[in-house]
Amino acid sequence: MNTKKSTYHHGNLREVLISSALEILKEGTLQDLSLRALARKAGVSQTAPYRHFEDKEALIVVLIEEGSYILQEKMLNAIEGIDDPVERLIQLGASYYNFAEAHPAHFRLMFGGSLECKEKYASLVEIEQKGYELVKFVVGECMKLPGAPKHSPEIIRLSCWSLVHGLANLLLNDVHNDDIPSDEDKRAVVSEVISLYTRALFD
Amino acid sequence: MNTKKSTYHHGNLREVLISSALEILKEGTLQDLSLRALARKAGVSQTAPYRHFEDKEALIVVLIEEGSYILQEKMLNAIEGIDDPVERLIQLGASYYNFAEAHPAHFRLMFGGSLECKEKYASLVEIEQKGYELVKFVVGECMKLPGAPKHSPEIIRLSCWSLVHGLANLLLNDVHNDDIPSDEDKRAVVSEVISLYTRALFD
DNA sequence: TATTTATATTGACAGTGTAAACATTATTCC
DNA sequence: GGAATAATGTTTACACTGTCAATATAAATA
Repeated sequence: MNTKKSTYHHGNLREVLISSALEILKEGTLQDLSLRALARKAGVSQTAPYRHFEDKEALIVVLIEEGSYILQEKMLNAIEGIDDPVERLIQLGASYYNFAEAHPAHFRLMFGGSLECKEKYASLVEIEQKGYELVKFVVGECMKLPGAPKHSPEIIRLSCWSLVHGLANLLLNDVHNDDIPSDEDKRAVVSEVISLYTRALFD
Repeated sequence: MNTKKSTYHHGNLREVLISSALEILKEGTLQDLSLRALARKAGVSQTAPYRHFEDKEALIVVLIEEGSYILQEKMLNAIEGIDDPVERLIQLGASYYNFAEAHPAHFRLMFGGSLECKEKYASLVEIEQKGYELVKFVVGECMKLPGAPKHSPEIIRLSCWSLVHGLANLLLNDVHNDDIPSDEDKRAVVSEVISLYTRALFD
């Protein structure tokens, strides 16, 4: 008769909160994200989220970790089976942008200075460093090539990362500009820019 | 006897609000900025700010405009008197980073997706486009050189901008990474990366 | 000086993060 | 199985936020 007791426990609240937070962040900023609103949407009391996240920031940290995992997987998939080091670097860069395009909310959280102090979250730092190992390897292989530039690997890695990171940021955030291509053309432009720079470096 | 009336009007509230907002944004995020706190700090009632800014976002827009002006001035100063097109482009890029380093709060507001819809503010769009004219000119002169790459000017401009923009973002936000140089070394690294890429493009 | 305009105040409302105390259901251990 | 414990949820409360409406004061202008 009384079926209410069956819903006293939501059963899936944590995941629902995470995914509907992401939903909101797709279109809005951190300012538009409210734990209370999430709770309402999930049909649960306003303090229920605190059983799953210590505070609002903890939810954001989870999303950032999630994004880091997705990015790493995308990068791994992108370079799989490619033997030419330079082509591999190009595809690595392209996958970085593709991630930003496919997961803009994650990307903004990860790199938009959402956290005052990232260092407080050791797991985060660890994940990100692990991802960067991939970059180190891929660039490292390129540096063994005869035509490699005579700069330190650190400099070259930072250069490559800056380029794709800058591209992703400019094409993602609504920078108003004639040179920003339309959505359909973005991937092609990214691809052109990346191979242009990469080949200029290593040939 | 009663000196209160002499302070009924603050006299300088608008400017004080702007500068103390900036103060807060230097260390914190938009979440840490509260109009009421600014009012308190200025010794004024909580709704006084609304005589100077329609809402919180309007204050942010003013800061973004301010930042755009500063950036443009820095870029102009940087290229003044330089005749070699490539060297001019290099200095333009360096000044972009220098701006980000010297005015991190402005930079984050300008490019951190602080506004849901930039297009709502025509003045903003106008200022930014005007700044980009400078980039168009400087890159354009480089494109006339014999060794210029055979890509469209749009692509080259976007490439150059992406590089310095990415550098600024990575070095500004607390990206945790071995390749991120210490504060003292940042300018040197930026300079090296920019000239590396630029010369690779135009020589 | 009288009137208009710019600037500030008080008070109110709805929304927020989050802490404390309490309630219900699930899980585990004897 | 039943009792103790842990996990999850609710209610209530507090201090804070953005912002509106009505009002007061001072400055500028006619």
